[in-house]
Amino acid sequence: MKDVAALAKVGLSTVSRVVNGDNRVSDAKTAAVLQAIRELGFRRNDSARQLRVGATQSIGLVIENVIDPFFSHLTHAVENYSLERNTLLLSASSTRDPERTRRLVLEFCARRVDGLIVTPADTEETGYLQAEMDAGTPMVFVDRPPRGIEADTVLTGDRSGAARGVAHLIRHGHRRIACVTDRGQLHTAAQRLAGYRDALDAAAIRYDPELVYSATPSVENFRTPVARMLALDNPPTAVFTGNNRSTVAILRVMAGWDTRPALVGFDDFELADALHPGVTVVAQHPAEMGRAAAEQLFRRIGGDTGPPRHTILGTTLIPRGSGEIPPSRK
Amino acid sequence: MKDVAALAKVGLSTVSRVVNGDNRVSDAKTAAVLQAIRELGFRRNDSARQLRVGATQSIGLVIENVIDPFFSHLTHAVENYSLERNTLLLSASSTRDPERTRRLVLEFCARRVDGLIVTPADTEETGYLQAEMDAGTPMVFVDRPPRGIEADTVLTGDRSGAARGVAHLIRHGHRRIACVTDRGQLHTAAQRLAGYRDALDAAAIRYDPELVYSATPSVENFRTPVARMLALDNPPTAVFTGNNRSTVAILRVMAGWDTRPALVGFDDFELADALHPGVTVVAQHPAEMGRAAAEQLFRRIGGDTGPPRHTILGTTLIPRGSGEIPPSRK
DNA sequence: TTCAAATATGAAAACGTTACCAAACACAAG
DNA sequence: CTTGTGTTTGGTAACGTTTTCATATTTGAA
Repeated sequence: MKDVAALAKVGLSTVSRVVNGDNRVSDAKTAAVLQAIRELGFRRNDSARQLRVGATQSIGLVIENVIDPFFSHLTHAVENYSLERNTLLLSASSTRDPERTRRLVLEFCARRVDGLIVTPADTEETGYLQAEMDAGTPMVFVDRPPRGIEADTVLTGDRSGAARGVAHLIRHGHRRIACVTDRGQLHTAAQRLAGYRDALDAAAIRYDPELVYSATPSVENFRTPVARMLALDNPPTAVFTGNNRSTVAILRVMAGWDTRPALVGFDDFELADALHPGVTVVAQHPAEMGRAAAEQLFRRIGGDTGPPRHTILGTTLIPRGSGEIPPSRK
Repeated sequence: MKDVAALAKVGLSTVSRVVNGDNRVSDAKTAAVLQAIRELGFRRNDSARQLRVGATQSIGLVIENVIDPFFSHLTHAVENYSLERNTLLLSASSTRDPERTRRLVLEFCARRVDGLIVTPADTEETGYLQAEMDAGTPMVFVDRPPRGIEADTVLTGDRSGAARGVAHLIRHGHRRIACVTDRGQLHTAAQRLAGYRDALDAAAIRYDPELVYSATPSVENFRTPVARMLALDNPPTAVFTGNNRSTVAILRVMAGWDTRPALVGFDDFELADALHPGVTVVAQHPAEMGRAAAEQLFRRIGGDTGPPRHTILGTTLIPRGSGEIPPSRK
């Protein structure tokens, strides 16, 4: 910029004005500056600008993992929203590692992002989050609330959604319904399990712990426990799964079985409709969640200092066949 | 930092030294500084630091769309690699919009990212890319080469991979094989179509343009053309699809059909194995591509000025059933 | 003691911008 | 011919760091 000023034989301020489209600069000088800029191939250094101006025009997004379609849809929505706001997105996957989460959040804050959208790792020690918020970085939490912190959240109606899914199975005649979820420490898993129990209670069905299994979803983790469940004297005739990873894992476990229990999964996934039978799901709306979180964050960045706002997004039950299978004859 | 220096009654430089772990500062002062830092809740402003030091410790990633699993896997690999290098990732989806791509690249460069990994939009005017590279931002292109620019690329062996997929169908007795791909302008689509022809040629099968259809993949776009193809006098007994979006769309189109042609898809996707029959694919390795691209980019950032390097990653044929269906009886 | 070498320290310049301020100039009105 | 008002201008001080350099201060022989 100095060079441009020199070449165009004008003051530094004039160059700055031209670059910023300030119109009160004579046509002659504007032309000279533009010429010099072209000649030198000058491009303004935005990070220097931001240092001076005090806003980085960037926000951070810490999710669990981009490769999970739930989070990639959420990410895309945040991306779009912030792009409209001329803000760039620093994003990263925590991969459920609390240490990595912490590191990412801290690094984002050190770079002075204008705000942060975070899916907190479940086991997390959250003190540092509070500290960074106090230091002035607005944060909104998405999918899961942070432990012991009062802050903006955008969550799915996990409990009621799960209850609706299970009620759907009950409505189709099931009384023995298994529940397979992600690790119990996970807030969403716990909520959905609670919803499962709500539905049972509402139908006066006894809760049977033998029908419940929680673990990090994978075919290996689920195979034996699920097989064991279905070999019980009084086996479940239906299964409710607590998230898309669990649903997919269960589908793999049951691949090739001749007779399958009814299935309702929490969270939709691609090709759920193309399977046989199609998989009935309680769909979340990740894109809407992302957008809602971004909206709230920008509200905060814009200076809103109102009380924490908790947004809960509803779910949509999508019957596709697997949830409408009746209980097999005794 | 100034405040810390004042409170600790030391010079600015001393604070800086302590913050950076420079060991040649007395224990007494170190303690005082640390104390002041704690008291004031000071955190270094990394973007200011970077302005001074001259490297932003961040790279940009412009992909087509995060919600495409191919790209989300790629993204995750880049994320991991750059995190190891203590570098943050600015990422964004171009959504195939050349104008958006351009804007993103330019904005990343304006922020002086240390480097850029780009999936160029297919119809793109690429002059600005060259300009930014000349201005000193290293770039590596992934999945597709940029039009008319000599630069590092990391691509899949599209042509040979497609040929292998089609050869697989031929080996199972098919002679009438349809090819359904993404828009022809798309580099990868064109390459894969070429691979399809290679395989036909190798088997001395006449290329029949009636069996080829290209369009942006969607159920609506594919339904009629595919139905028409299969209603030909001499219909295809097998279909080769050019990418995961196309494969999924075709699966939806054919959902519920009583008799289905054999199918081999380019690019793997979740649940391909859980369908009936499982979908045979020529799998790409998006994570490896991401990693390779990141490696090459960091090599450049590290100062490597060697000639452009072109990495081509192989594909893996995964037979799952759909590709092994024999031609239906005449 | 004395001197050289090593070590600790702080002042000030730099990184590339923007923003404030005052100076210079033009022009119209009195 | 003043005076006032408005427009362009450039100088300079920030923004929050790091780094260079020169100046203490200490240390360890001689």
